[in-house]
Amino acid sequence: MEEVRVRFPPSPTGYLHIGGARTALFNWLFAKKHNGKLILRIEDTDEERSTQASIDGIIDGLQWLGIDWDEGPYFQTEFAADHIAAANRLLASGHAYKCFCTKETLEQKREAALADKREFGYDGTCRHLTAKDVLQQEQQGIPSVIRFKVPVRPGVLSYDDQVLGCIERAYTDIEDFVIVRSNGKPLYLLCNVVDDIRDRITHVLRGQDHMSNTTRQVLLYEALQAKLPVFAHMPLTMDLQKRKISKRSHGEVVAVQFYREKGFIPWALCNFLCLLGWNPGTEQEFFTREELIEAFSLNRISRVNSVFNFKPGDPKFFTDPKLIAINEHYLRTMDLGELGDLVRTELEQANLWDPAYEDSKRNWYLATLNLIRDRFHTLKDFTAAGRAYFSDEYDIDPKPLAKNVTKYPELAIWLPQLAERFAALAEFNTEETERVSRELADELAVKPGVLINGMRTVLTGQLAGPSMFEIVTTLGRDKVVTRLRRIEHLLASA
RNA sequence: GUCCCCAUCGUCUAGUCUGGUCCAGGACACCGGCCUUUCACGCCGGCAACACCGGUUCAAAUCCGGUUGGGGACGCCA
Repeated sequence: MEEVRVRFPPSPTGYLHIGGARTALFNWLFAKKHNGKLILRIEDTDEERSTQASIDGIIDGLQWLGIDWDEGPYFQTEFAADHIAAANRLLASGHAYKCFCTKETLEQKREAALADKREFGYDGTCRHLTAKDVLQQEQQGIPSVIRFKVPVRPGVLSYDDQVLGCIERAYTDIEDFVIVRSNGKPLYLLCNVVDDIRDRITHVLRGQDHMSNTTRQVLLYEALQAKLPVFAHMPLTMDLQKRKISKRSHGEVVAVQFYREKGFIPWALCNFLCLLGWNPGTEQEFFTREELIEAFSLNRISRVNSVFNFKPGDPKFFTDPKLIAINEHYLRTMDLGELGDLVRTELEQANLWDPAYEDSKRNWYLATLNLIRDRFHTLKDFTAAGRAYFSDEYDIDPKPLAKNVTKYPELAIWLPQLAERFAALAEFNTEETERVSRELADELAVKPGVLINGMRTVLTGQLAGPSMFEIVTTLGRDKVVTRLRRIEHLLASA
C-alpha cells in the first residue's frame, strides 16, 4: 500500500494559534495512525509578512505540544524554481495565459461590480489575446501576471471530501485565477500544489476555509497531470460570537504560547483540541497518545464548526472551561515523576527549586506534589497557591486571614501554645498532631475548626487546601512550629 | 451580491448514512445535596437541546423539499 504522507504548511505571519495547532495535531494523528509521515513546510512566499520570529514561534509551539514531524521544515521559497517551472509548463501547454490588466483596472472593475451587486470575478479580458497581442504588449514593457485558464466545460467540477462527502462546483463559477505575480513570484495556489506533488502528499487535511482553494487546485493537479490527493476539510474553530478565531481579533487567548505561559500541560491541550471537531464514537474523553492515535479516524471528524468557549474579561473562564477541566484531570492523575519534571520548570522560574528534590528530598517532593495537586488548576498554582510548601516567604491571602485569623484575636496566643505542644511531641505524625490540636481546642473550649482553619491560613496562606494534618506532617515540625510562633508578627503587620 | 459548507442542551458532542431500542445519551459549565477541620478535592442528584414549515411513512432527530439562521470563500495573502 502507498505510504501515507501528510503535511502541515503554516505561513509564518504570526504565532501558532489553536486552530493551526489543531490542524497540525489532526495531521500528526493521521500520520501516526497509518505509519505515515508528517512533513512540516513553512510557506514563506509572502515576503512582506513572513518573519523569523513567527517561524521560531511555530516550531517552538509544535515542539512544546509534542507534535513531531518526519521531514522538514522545508521552506517554500527554496523551491521557487519548481514553482516557476510549473507555471511555464502551464503556459506552454495552454493551461495558462499572460494577463496585462493592471491592479488598478481590476480594482475599479471589482468595485463597480460590487456597487452594482454583480458578480465580481475576473472578466477574462486577456484570455483571448493572440500571440501577436501578447508579444506586442511585452515589447512595450507592460508587466503581466499569469492566470490559469479555467476550462470551458458544462457541468460541475467535483471531488470526494473525506469529511464532507462529494463537493461540487460549476466550472462557470470558477474565475481565471492568478498563479504568478507580475514580479514573477508564484502564488500560494500554485506553490502549494507543486510542493504537495513533489512531497508526494497523499492526504490534504486542512480547514474548511480552504474549500474554494481546493476546487481551483483540483484544476491545477489535472493540468499538471498529477494524481489528486485525498482531501479532508475540517470544521473551523469559532469564538462565542461565531467568528473565526484569529490573532488579530482575539489576541493571546488563541495562541498556543499563552497556554504554555499559563501552566497548561501540553498533552491536556492536545486532548482538548482533538475533541474540538472530532470524537471517538465512544464516551472516552481522556486519551494517552497511543490511545488517541489508535482511535483517530477522518470519518469521525465533525462537519460543524465548533466554538472555543471563552469569555474575555472573566477571570474564572479566561479560556474554555473544558480545557481547564481537562488540564485539572491530567494534573491530578498523571504520573508523579512526569508531573515532577513539569513542576520543576515552574519552581526554577520562581527561584524555588532545590536540587535536593532530585535526590535526598525526592520522596518528599513527589509526595508533596501528590498532596497538593488535587485542588490545583494549572502548573502555575504550584508556585502561587502552593508557594508555602517550597518557600518560607509567602503571602497570606486576605480573605482567609480575615475569616480564619483576625476574627479570632486569641489565636495570637493559642497558635503559639499549639506550637509548643507540637514541639514537645515525641512522634510528629498526623495522629499525634491531630490529637494535641483537638486536646488544646477542648481545653480552650473552642471548636477544633477555629484552631485548624487558623493554622491552615497561617501555615499555607490559603483558604483551602488538603487535610490539615497532612499539611502539618508534610511541612515538617520545624517549619510548622516556626510559622505558628510568628503569628503575632503576622497580626501586627496585618 | 455570487458560490460552497453547515444546523441536537449555554459549550464540546453521541445518535443521522443503515427511520422504530431516543418523551434524545455523555462531558464541561451552572444549580442543589452529601462528606468534612477548610475548600478550589471527592460522591450523589438536578436544570438544559432535535431551528422552522411542509412532505414521505404505520413510525422521522434520522429520508426529501422549502424557509430561516450561522459560517467560509470571492486578493498580483497564505
